[in-house]
Amino acid sequence: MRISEVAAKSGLSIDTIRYYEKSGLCPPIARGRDGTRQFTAENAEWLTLLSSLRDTGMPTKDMRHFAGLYQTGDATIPERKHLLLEHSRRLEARHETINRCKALLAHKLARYDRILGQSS
Amino acid sequence: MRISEVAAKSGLSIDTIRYYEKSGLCPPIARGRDGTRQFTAENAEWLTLLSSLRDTGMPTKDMRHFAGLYQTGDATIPERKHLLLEHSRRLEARHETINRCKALLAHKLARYDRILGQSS
DNA sequence: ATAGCGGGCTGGAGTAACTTCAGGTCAAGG
DNA sequence: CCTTGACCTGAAGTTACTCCAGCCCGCTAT
Repeated sequence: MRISEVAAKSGLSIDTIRYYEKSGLCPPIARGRDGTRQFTAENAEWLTLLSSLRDTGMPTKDMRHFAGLYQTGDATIPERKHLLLEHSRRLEARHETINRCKALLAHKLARYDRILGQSS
Repeated sequence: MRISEVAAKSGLSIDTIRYYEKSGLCPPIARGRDGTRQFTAENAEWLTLLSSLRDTGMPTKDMRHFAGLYQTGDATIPERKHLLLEHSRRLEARHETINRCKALLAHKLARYDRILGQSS
């Protein structure tokens, strides 16, 4: 698969994918004889997961750690599982944060409406 | 109110508060004769709102714009209302992103469990 | 066959939003 | 009087990208 296809699939930008490879967040990608990256389906799936983790706020050092475990092999699955469970908990926290913000916005918007109502 | 109190209240770090003042994200804070910042209750409330908006992913240029409107006065309330409504929609999108990620994590975790179950 | 595309490559500079640091002021306590 | 703690400033450092200049390669229209 070409880099542009993986970008479309994963939601990461082409530059970000190259950056991720350079900084060890994904395994080194095989190259064609012209130097272009040839992504396997597994590569693409991995980057899609990273994209999702990033978008939901996983710190990159965790991502880096996770990537290291992934490249080490199946023996690290218990630890990877632990990391993903931890992230699930972070998702709950984010969910809470969003709800609190929603409530705050509702409060502010109500106040704005009161002010606008008064002046008209 | 002292900066440390506002930091505790708002959830922003002391450094971030100073940075926000310097870059115009909050109105200039009054100073005591020793040069320390003396926050009003309104200042503190504003920073708390900014903290919440930041934590839920409002781009800082929007925050800057919003801050400009705030400092201009009540005439800008309709536009501020519009910005907050827009942010509400972004919150929904984030909510979706989190849910998609949850589903993905559940999928990965199930796969890990299958692998671990097999090998035991 | 050659000129112009489109897509990919690299190394390096630029950016956003903080964060950390060095060095200094001031008020209060022992 | 000296230290401690909270605060100040300007500047440098960090993270995670993002953009850019300059180059290669294969394709296709002339």
